[in-house]
Amino acid sequence: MKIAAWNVNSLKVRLPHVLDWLAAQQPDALCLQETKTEDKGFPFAELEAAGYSAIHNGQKTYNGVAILSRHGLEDVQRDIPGFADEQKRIIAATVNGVRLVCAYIPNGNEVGSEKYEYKLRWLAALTAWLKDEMTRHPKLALLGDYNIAPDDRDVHDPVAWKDKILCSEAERSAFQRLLDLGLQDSFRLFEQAEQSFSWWDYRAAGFRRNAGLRIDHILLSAPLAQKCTSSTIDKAPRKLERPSDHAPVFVEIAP
DNA sequence: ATGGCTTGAGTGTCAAGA
Repeated sequence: MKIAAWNVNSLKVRLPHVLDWLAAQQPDALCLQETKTEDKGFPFAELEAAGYSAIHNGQKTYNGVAILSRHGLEDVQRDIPGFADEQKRIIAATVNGVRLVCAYIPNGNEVGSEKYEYKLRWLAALTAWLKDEMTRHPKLALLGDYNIAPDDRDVHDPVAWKDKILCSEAERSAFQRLLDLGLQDSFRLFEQAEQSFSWWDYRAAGFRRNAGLRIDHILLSAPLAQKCTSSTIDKAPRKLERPSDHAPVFVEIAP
């Protein structure tokens, strides 16, 4: 089973890239973040024609998450239960017996800001919910844009980014608390090239200079991690005209 | 120190991203 996550930074703009990537990579499921549209603007028909059913938790202009699947989607859940939130950042469903939780974790803007406090509250609510969710679904994957670089290895310039947003101690501790639930960072199950990143700033030629961060992750519960055979960041779509600033990431899980 | 670029909204220019 091949499962993937991609922050597309507007699905309307990026639909051609998504369709090309689905055709090339043939994932069983793809989790999208930042669709930036309401359901009425979501390209259900085009995805269906490509062989994918889809569920969406959308909103106008900002955020918006979706899961695409070639094998149907069961037990659909939108948002974090019991956490009051206007922003559409979570959608979950079961595909082939695997619970997929698609997350667009808040950016946080600046350490100490109101948005930063929201990010930390949001992460605490996510963690509490997942603890419960994992008892119901032992085979669980948390995929998406975490807006956290877990380690200095995941940062092109750790000195410049020290204690900055995406790299602060509190954010990294929140990431660790997700791992403490029994989730594993699939990317670090395997030997990886140094300076591997999943996001590069549009500005100042970030991609050309590989001035990036690894902030898009696929965390796997133990039964999935044991069967995981690869975890990959696909930089190819970042090289296209009008790319998303994020690359898709994917894992392969043996039967 | 700041902005660099992209998107959506909406038609002038700003918020938000990371």
